[in-house]
Amino acid sequence: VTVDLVVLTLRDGAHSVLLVRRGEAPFRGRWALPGGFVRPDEDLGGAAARELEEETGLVEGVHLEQLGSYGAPRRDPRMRVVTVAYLAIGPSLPDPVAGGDASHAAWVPVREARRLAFDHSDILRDGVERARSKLEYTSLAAAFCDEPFTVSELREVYEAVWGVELDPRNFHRKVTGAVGFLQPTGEQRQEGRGRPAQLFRRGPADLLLPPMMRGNQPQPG
Amino acid sequence: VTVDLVVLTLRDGAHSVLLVRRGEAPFRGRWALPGGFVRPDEDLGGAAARELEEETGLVEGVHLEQLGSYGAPRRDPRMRVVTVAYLAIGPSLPDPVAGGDASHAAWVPVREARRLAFDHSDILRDGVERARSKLEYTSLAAAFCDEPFTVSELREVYEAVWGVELDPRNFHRKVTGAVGFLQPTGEQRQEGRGRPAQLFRRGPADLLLPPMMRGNQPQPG
DNA sequence: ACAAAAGTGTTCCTCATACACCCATGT
DNA sequence: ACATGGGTGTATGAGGAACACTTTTGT
Repeated sequence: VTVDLVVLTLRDGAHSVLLVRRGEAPFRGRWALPGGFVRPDEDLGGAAARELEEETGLVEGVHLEQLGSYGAPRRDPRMRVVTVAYLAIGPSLPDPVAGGDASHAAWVPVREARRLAFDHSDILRDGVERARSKLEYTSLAAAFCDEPFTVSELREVYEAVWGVELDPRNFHRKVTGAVGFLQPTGEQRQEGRGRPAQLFRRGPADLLLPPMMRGNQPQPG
Repeated sequence: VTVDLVVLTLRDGAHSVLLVRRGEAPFRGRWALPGGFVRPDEDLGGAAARELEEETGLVEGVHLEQLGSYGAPRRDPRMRVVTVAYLAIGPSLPDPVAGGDASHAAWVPVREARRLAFDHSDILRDGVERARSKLEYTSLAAAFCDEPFTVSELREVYEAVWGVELDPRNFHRKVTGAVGFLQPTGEQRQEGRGRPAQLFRRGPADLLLPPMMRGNQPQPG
């Protein structure tokens, strides 16, 4: 039994995933999701947190949830392996460090992450879809932002992950009006030209009510 | 690696789950979810479907989806076992047949299913919550009904699973107005007194748009 | 006639959408 | 002055909540 990680973040405004380049057969030279075996004394979530820390150096403040299990009999040609996939979401994370059987690790824009090793393309697709869904009705978008953040930064998360454009004015009114969603810090931040933006932190609410509307735009990726 | 099943249905109007009485230690005499080991040549979903067929005799027409994995190191005191839980939902299913290491199997109302063996209470809670969530925005409720069914029967699914009362008139308008959700058969059925009800089958749509509202119920007084 | 269940019409209100408009700052 | 991004006001329409009302059956 292994755990594999779909680690999502925003890098230079692009919805990106952490991938490792395989240094060994099978799938040598192909991109893969980071992961590893569950140790005998570990919980599944604990194994996922350990792998996340090994790859990124961070665990605190990173959202981590179970995504699903993948156990087709020959998904790994070497042996029968059932993997439990986890979805991790954090603010712009530091450049990754190579480790384990990975010859290299990098942030890759989701739309460019193609033809991964094993069934990792399926797992990535499911993870991205989970993230897109949860933006609608939870406060997950704030997990992509360093605190404190502006309303515009939060809107850019939705626009990058969903691949759509949202009306800045209606977006502002909606997120500031949802009770418990945002907590104003009272401070402001200047972003080049224009009026300074108010700064916020995550509020106590986990759910966004009413949910954010996702248009019918086609999804790249 | 095992699979465990949360099989939900409606029995006499009660939201019920299929449980087996354990005949062996550990947890001898306690209720547990049905399940078993994944065979070497099986997919995870295939193992779940096989277990479902062994316990209920049915697979066709039963909704089956992966729920999540549970792998705490000592969840089974005998050995390290990671289980992949599946959620199954079907119309009023036949009385179950004992099999495997189960001394007895029965349909138990969800609210009476307490203190299950292993971590099965957690798994059941997650499965029930998954079913409740998916009623909101998918056509999953129809999986609880034998076809063809009436709008009232469909409404009783929501009321039993959610434990609320819904306005029959607004419910009727909503489900018949959602495109692709219900297909009228043109036939009618008499239910004792009252005007006969039109009969429907599931439509091609998997999603219910806009979703059914579960939140603010009419407050008494 | 009456009760009961199915189904329709109507009113009120919340909220998504679109967009006009004002605010605060850098160049 | 003007461009740019932050933020508010307002009109319109879709749809949820509540409920009066009609339709169709059994007793």
